[in-house]
Amino acid sequence: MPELPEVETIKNELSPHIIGSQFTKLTIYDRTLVVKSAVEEFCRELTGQIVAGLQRRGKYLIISLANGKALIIHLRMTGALILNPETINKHVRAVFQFDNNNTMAFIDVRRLGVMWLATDINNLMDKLGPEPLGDEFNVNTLTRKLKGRKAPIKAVLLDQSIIAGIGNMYADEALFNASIHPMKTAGNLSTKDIEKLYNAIVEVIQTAINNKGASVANYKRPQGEPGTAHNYFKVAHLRGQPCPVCGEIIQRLAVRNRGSYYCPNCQRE
DNA sequence: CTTGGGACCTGGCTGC
DNA sequence: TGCAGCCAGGTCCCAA
Repeated sequence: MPELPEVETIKNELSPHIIGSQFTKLTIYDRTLVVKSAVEEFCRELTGQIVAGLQRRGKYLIISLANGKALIIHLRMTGALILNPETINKHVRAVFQFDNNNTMAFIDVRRLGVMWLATDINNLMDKLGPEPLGDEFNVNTLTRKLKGRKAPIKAVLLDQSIIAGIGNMYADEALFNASIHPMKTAGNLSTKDIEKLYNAIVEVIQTAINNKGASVANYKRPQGEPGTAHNYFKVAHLRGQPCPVCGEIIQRLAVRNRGSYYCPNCQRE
């Protein structure tokens, strides 16, 4: 599932193949993929535009165009951007063709991903919290964001307006590394807890980027390879396995209808 | 404003 | 073999 490290990897690996290229043709197989404008208008506006650069903000991929507009892509659960796919199967929702003979397919089994053309990306960016690896995110900002919150810390970590880019897998990993129970009330975390959580978030996200993302479910990099970050997971999706620290059996708990994996011994409520 | 529940979407897996 | 039901989870929408 593309969270921050996966989208960052996709951005990095897509960039050399499409920056400076012109969109020559768009084929939309699934019209619900395009939001905020009609498909025809979207295609008309994007065709002929040149890719100026790629950025990532939270889990959004931003393909900025030479005319100042931007193609915003969110891959949600199962979306992937694959360069020069061998076949066009039923899960391909759109194909972009470039003037350098590259094609890029938007493949998405569960069809939850979206994309749109934005004139002004500031509206979107302002809704998102700080980047976990950015200068604005530190122990003080995290402390301020958690203060007074009555929701479980797991739910708060998934709120993109608190911190941008953390999803279910990395929230579980960060809470495990910080020895914090997912149901613990966010506003009740001690100063020490918040310090541990801050360090855990930064470490978990950076490690996952270094490993090119985690290939659970459908995540693939643009050239089709998997990432390796899941090989280093300690609790995420590991129900029934022994905790790597204490050997206790890892359990699953639903927090806001999201599977939360944790060690009942290392992460006391 | 915060919180929490449901909806959306499809396919893999489990159990009867 | 069929089939019901759970599980995967990012975001939006709505109600309290």
